[in-house]
Amino acid sequence: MSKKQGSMTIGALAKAARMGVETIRYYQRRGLMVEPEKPYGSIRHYDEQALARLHFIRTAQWLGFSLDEVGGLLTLQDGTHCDEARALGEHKLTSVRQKILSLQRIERALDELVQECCVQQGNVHCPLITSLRDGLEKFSPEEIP
Amino acid sequence: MSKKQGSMTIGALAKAARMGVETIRYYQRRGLMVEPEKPYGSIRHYDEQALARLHFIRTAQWLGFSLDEVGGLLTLQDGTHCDEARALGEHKLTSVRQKILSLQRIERALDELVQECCVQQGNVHCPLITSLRDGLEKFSPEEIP
DNA sequence: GTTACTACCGTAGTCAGCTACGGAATCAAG
DNA sequence: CTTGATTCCGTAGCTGACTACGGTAGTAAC
Repeated sequence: MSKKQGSMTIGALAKAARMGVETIRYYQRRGLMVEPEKPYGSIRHYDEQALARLHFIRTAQWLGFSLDEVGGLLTLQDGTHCDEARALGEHKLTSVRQKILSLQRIERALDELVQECCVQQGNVHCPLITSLRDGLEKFSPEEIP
Repeated sequence: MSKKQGSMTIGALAKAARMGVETIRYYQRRGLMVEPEKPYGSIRHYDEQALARLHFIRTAQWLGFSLDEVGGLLTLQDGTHCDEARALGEHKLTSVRQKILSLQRIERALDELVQECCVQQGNVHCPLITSLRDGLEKFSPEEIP
């Protein structure tokens, strides 16, 4: 977008990725980001790959992946064995699909509750609250991951 | 659904709600559950209302509400704040739907990559790795609140 | 009435994911 | 060359949602 061809300080990188410097350093400690080599008596520099990696981490995280899982996804990027990468990809695909199904169930439940709320507005008994109180057994609240 | 007419120990309550005693005590400290009075030199007893409240908390949690948000919902429990409750529900619904959309995007991407991998297995360059590295921009890290 | 289990209660630990602190080194502006 | 911001690095603290510990008091079974 702007000028940053392969040379940002960690502060500039943090600004570009809209996150704190400390967060990046934390990811380095976690092994999610590689610390680039530090020139003799100088400062580390970061490139667009580092920025892309931060984007990836943030997105995967928002989608509900833990940092450990993100690390797994990132090995797809760095790994050299196609079979391993594919296996990891398939495993992730399965868990993504499970998450989608679970979220869709939640979506339907919430949607119904909100709809009822809209219909019965002005009523003394709020159907959303009532359903929550009665346990909402129709929509298996057993799974709280 | 057995015998519990207005008199359970905290252990029985925990068993009925399928959660740990410590969790209930934690909710009491958080102000989500009221500690019933303790008879002189005796033990606290819990009724069905307490069980219903635990169901409420668990269900709301399943729907993605934090314990603080659950506390907010509980203050609306008298059923006279339908509008507020609906607003909270709609807000959650929006964020759940955003998550579903993003997960579906990542599902398609992962699926494509894994497919390519299966086709070209045995190759030196893993297409999954390559595509994932180059395809990071597909994900939109801007929408992370 | 002795033994074994709960309840009570405060405090402390856990885990994830940051966020802040503090002091030395380095860079950038004037 | 001085001033002031950044970087570097280790370590410590914080939030959310539990989970465990340890000692005492009450309860239940035999």
